[in-house]
Amino acid sequence: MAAVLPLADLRQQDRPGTWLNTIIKGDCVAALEALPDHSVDAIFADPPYNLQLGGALHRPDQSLVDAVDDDWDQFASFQAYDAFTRAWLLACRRVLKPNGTIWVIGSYHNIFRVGAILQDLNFWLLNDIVWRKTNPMPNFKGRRFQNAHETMIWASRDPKVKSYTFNYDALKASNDDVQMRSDWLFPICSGGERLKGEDGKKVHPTQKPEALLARVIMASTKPGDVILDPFFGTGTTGAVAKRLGRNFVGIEREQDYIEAASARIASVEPLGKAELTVMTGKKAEPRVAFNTLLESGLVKPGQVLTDARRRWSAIIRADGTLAAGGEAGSIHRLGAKVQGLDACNGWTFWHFEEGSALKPIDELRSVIRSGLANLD
Amino acid sequence: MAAVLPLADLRQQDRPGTWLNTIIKGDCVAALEALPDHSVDAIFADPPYNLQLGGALHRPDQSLVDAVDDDWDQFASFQAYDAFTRAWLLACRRVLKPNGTIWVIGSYHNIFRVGAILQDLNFWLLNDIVWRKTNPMPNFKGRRFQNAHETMIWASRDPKVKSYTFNYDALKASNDDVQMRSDWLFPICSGGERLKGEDGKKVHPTQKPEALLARVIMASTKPGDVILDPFFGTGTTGAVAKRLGRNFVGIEREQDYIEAASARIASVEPLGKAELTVMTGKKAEPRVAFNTLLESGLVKPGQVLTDARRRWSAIIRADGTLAAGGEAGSIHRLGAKVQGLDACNGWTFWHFEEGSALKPIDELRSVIRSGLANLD
DNA sequence: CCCTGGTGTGAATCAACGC
DNA sequence: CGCGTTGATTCACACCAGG
Repeated sequence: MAAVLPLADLRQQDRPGTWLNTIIKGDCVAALEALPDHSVDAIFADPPYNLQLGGALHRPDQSLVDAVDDDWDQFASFQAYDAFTRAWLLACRRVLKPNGTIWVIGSYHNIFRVGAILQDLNFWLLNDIVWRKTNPMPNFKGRRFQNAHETMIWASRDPKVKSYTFNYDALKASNDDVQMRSDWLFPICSGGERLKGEDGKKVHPTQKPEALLARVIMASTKPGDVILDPFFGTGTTGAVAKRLGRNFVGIEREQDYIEAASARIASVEPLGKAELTVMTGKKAEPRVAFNTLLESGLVKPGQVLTDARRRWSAIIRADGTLAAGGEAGSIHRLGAKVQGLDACNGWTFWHFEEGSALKPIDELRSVIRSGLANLD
Repeated sequence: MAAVLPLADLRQQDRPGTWLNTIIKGDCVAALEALPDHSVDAIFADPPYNLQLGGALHRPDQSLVDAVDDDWDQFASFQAYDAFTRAWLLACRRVLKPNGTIWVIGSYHNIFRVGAILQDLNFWLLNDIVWRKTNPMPNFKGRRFQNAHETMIWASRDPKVKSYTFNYDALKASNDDVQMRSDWLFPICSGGERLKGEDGKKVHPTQKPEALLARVIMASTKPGDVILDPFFGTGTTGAVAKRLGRNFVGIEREQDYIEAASARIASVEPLGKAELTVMTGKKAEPRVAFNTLLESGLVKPGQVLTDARRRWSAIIRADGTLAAGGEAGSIHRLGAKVQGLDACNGWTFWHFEEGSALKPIDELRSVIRSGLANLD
């Protein structure tokens, strides 16, 4: 069984870190407030959706909001939902690392309020993602379109911090080499994946499919990261996180859900390290300066470089710059200058001659990176 | 030319009804306030999105992206945008008939604020509709998911009034006899439909496709109804309304847009009564990417794939890439790499073991497709 | 006539590092 | 923190020129 941590125990901070891979039992906001600053890499939140059914709704002070149905109270209930949303999002913000991101899923009943509040709290929206359901519930009365999707918002904690995790190259490679779009297609959670009680009834009304969580986690976290789910339910986030070699923290109030989640996560077998390696692109590779090519003898002062069609040529100088037609500069600056552009990637623009073929000097960098060149 | 009605003329209410099928020139809220109570059946609104763009964006080939940086899309703050949104929505509310509905289209930049304000003003959300673009602009820097959709909210004026128009049966009949879903697939507006000036440049930066408006209008209005568009632009709403035998009212401030819209609408030929029964859209075979197999459990991380003769093998990783001999990549890239080729169709090259037989992974795609046959 | 290859472009909140 | 430098990065169509 995955460990369950009563909130009272968490508050005794004599054993920091013991909350990793546990389910904290208690109120969402109170539990969040007991966690340290900047302690999680990502958050996935599946907050309560439905205002009309008068499900238990708590104010930030944890008092219960009365269920209501007349006009005035309808307004009041939006207000209450907003206050509740602001409270848990604010608490999430503190717990999130500066370069962390948050996912929130919802339907048209609540997602617009969530999105606006995220913006108000200075989260920076990165995408809205549409989960298209292959098998949504039909609209029985024929008075609306079939509600066939839910919406997720992906946001970074801080507009200025650009270093959030996004495994772009892996997503693209897994998607037939085209970049991943904002509309995703998955079946709803059913069949063997759907947790059922002894009575055969579903344990949780809105259990999310593991495939959805898998894509979320693979896209926006790295192995070893910590993922927090403040509305843990039956622990889909925890189960997928464990399987994918991530750490989780869950917060949940209901004992039934905690027990189901705990048993479920315990039975998950994590994947091995090799299977979990995330594919990265050029950006992740160590930088190799043009000077290094020169110093290792892969190119030589006086050597001539050209573009792929031999329209322009330039000579390599001993200081690691290029010169052409009275102009000089870095491989990038000179490449831009000869073409009359603002910018240019000199590594792919400039070519050297090998036999009768022209090859981009970028290929010489891989020689350096592979360690075959003679460097001190 | 469709008639243009200066706002000052509209205010002289000696000739009621003369605003039907005209473009009112003037400020959106002021013009709305000059229209009578309960005078339109439906509203389609494409308000400014408040994009908040940073600096210039270049494509990988260094060409500049023609961004939406028009004055009308600039707002000082979320607060200013909210005030603007509240003002025009409130004005719309008065003009709408009690059983009327409103459509608002937007992106993640603004749609959450619009949705929350609609709820605050006591509109009743009926659906959120996702317009999936077949040909969206890519994400050039690889820092987010490709933003491949926009969102429309469909709401009724009054929660208690259930008699709004929804042509459920016509939609279903036009959709291969299954009910219309909340996710719609259309190309962006381009080619001959896109209005161009004498300079060959697009007249309006955000012209919407007629197919989108056609489905909106066919779904939620009846022939002879009045449809208002408070941000008329180049008049897509008016053109489609006229073609479909509905009346329109447009509100627009910019003279250039008014002139283009006016000429455009004048050239529209209304359909006869018989043709006003709905048109059907095409269904494409869904593309199934490798990660779909993984996410659906048809293949698993750690599983080994080989070519048909077992000369090469590779291991499936959790991120949807293959790895072999220190190399990794998509099924296509790695297939090419192990064979020393430039390209390879990974779907037919890589095989999995079933019993003692090897089968191409392409066969697994048909399993997926058979469950998705009714999808766009 | 068709086919191919090159070019242009669309509501975009689109980088990271070192000094 | 600001600023300059390095150098990574795109998908589906429409249209046109040329064979």
